[in-house]
Amino acid sequence: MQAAAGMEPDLPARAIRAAGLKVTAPRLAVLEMLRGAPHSSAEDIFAGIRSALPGTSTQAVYGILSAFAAAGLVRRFDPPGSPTRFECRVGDNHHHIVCVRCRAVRDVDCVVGQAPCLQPSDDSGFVVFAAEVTFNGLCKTCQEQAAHTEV
Amino acid sequence: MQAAAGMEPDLPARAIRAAGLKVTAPRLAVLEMLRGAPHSSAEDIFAGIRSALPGTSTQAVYGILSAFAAAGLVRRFDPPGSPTRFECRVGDNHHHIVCVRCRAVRDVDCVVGQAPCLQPSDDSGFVVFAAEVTFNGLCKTCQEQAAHTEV
DNA sequence: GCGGTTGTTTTGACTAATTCAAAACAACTG
DNA sequence: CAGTTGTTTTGAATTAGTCAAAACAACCGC
Repeated sequence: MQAAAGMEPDLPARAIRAAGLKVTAPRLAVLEMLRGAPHSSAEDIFAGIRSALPGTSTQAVYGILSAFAAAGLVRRFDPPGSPTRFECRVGDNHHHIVCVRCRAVRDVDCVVGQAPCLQPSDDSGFVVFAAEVTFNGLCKTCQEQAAHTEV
Repeated sequence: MQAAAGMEPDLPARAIRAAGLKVTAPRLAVLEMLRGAPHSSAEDIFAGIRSALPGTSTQAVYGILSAFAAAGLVRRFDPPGSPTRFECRVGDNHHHIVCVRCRAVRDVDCVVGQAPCLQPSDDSGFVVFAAEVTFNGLCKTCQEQAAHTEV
């Protein structure tokens, strides 16, 4: 499993190894899939890789995603009302817009600078690591469909 | 079911009726419980009221909470990794700190003003209704316990 | 106050999402 | 190339929440 040319540093494999994890076919498939389809759920990913890797199970996917998340390779995101999603955009403090109708997710760069997102006014003794900002809204498609439905 | 004195306007019952819902014993119990114990899960609430109202079921609680949420009487909140919580503080745009260790939840008033919380820089066609800000951190108790555990 | 209508709750079953555990297996080290 | 250790498979179980139909009770109008 070498890169085809010297120009291809085989990023995914390197990233996995750099995280202290062993490089395996299912792990590569999951990471590859996630690069092409961010905000996928475990089930989505399983569906996406099962044709290339028959014999893979959802449990394997869950295990891989847990390992990736623990290693900081992927970020989890729990939209209200739908299963946990995963994405490889990590390290930047970006946020999400969720369509309340079709559950589509879109990335949003940090609202204003980053300070206000990370500094609660009264932390009541808590040590704060990170802030998750989730915007609830309606995507373009659902706006149109909703307009047709109700007046 | 009248208020004992003129001084007691029986707030919970009024709130429920004002929302266009019928006033029932389980609904009063749920609202009462939620006033005393915000950020309770459906299961928590069921456990809290079952002694006073034997014969109540989790399904009843789920139904009541859905009705309340739809009517704007309560607000839902989905902390990552734990079941949906409910609270009666509605209308004010407040946020939450979640302890990643024990899942405790604390209210936080809106970070700075409210404008930055509601205005994504690029909405890519989305209409945004609201922003949920969730701070992840460690509560005081868990900070101490974590300190004992790992140096 | 009483009865009917309509909304609520109960009862019971069911699904989706995720986790746990043990055995089979494969990647990396030396 | 063999051993060690981490990974994946297999299979089952659990948690959180939903759906539907029947029993029931609050509220409106008389």
